[in-house]
Parts: sequence; C-alpha cells; structure tokens
Amino acid sequence: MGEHSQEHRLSEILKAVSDQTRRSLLTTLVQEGPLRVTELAGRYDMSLNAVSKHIKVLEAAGLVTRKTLGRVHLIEADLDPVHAVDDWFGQLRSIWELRLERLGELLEEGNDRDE
Amino acid sequence: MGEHSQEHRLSEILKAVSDQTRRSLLTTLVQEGPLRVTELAGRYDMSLNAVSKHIKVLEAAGLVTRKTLGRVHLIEADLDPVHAVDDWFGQLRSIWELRLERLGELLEEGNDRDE
DNA sequence: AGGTTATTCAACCAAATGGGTGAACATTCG
DNA sequence: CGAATGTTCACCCATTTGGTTGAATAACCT
Repeated sequence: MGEHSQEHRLSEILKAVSDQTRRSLLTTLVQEGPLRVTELAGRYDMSLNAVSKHIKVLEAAGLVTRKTLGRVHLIEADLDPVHAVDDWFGQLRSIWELRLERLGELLEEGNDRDE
Repeated sequence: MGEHSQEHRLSEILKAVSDQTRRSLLTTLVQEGPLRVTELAGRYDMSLNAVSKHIKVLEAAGLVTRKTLGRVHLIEADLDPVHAVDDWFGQLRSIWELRLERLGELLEEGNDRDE
C-alpha cells in the first residue's frame, strides 16, 4: 500500500475534524446515535445543504457512515479512523523520545570523558 | 475561559497538522531537533517563503517555537498542543462508550420484561 | 561602508472551502 | 396520480489557502 494514500487519508481525517461545525456534528452523532440529515441540520443555524455538505466531508473521511432507508438517510458516527490519528501522534512522540534518549547517551559519554 | 477560544485553538492545531508538508516539517524537527528555516526549506521542492509560511502556521498552533539568534531563526518542535487533540478524541470515545452502556442497560431491561 | 546571508513582508494568483439558493430526484402519503 | 418530504446536485459567491516572486529588514563578514 502506498504511503502517499495513507498520508492523504490522514490529511482527509484531520481536515474533516479541523472544522468546528463538523466536530460538533460528530459529537452529536456519538452521543445520540444515528440521526437523519434533517434532524442534524435542525440543530444548526445553517442551511440544510451546508450541513449535508459537512456530512459528506465526514463521510469521505470515514468518520461517518450512511444507511439509506427509503428517502431517509441515517447518519452514524464511526470512530475507527481516529486510530490513524492516534498512531501518527504516537509515532511522533516515540521519535521524539528516541532522540532525547540518544541525546542523553551522548551527554553521558561526554561526562565519561570529562571524569 | 471561553469554550470558543478552546474550540478555536483545537481547530488551529488540527488544521496545522492536516497538511502533509507541515506534518513532514514537524516530523523532521522532532527527529533531528531544532533547525534553521533555510535548513528546513532545503529539504522541500518548494520556495523558502512557502516553507516559512508553513512554519508560521505551526508556530501559531504552538506546535513549534522559535529562538532568534542573530539573523538565524532556530525552529524547534513542541508536542504539548497534541494533548488537546488527544483529549478531544478521548472525550469523544468516552461519550461513545457511555451511550453504548446505556444502550446495553436498556436492552437488558427489555430482556427482563420478556422473561 | 559594502556585500553577502537569513528571514520576513507584501502583493499576486489559482484552487479549495464554507456558505447560500433553487432545481432535481426519490420516496411516501392522501 | 398529485402533493409533500428528505436529500442531493448544480451554481454562485466571498474568504482562505498554498504557492509564487520581488522587495525590505536584519545581522554577519570582510
């Protein structure tokens, strides 16, 4: 699997949750369970279409799935993609600690020579 | 403390890391320690100015700090703000589990009535 | 002082984003 | 069938974003 697409996927997820409205939508879905588009939209001072578009962004990022029942679209949160974010930050932190370790070793070596 | 500014701060951080170039910059800084702007820029097929602007975005998000030594600006990674992201996702997950718990209780009650 | 180096500022540009409106498409209801 | 409902599609618009180039600023080096 290309790293490019992985990187792109991560960007998509992070961008999706970088918007306050979309975070709010996701929170609502997480705490109340699956909801219709209209129901969701009703809670925001924003057109139905705007909310519909936000949902599509979340959907593209995989943070939300859709079950179409007749004319009703049930939107449900899916937190799986969050793992990718956790992983990236985790990786970053371990790289960080690895460097600090190496730095510490270098300092000790320096002390050995001094003493 | 207004929640608005907190929300805005979170958006700023997430937006900062939602860009592939900026994630790469951050990774480089984390693994190699503080670097000059020019040094950083040299690694990308992109103008120095473009990189400089990316650094400013990371700086505004608090993911990077700057030490100006003469004409040289040393850029250093700072992973503290990542906690805010962790916290948000953590919160989201606990809300999720809380709902599933309540859902489970409701199902059990239903079973009680049936049996 | 004058020239080179490191970095930002300012202006510009194309593309993406977040929002709005009206029409189109399905589906359900009377 | 015809009307109402739920949702998306197609445009339009202003702002932001990521990039460019050229000028300005600041500091170092003869």
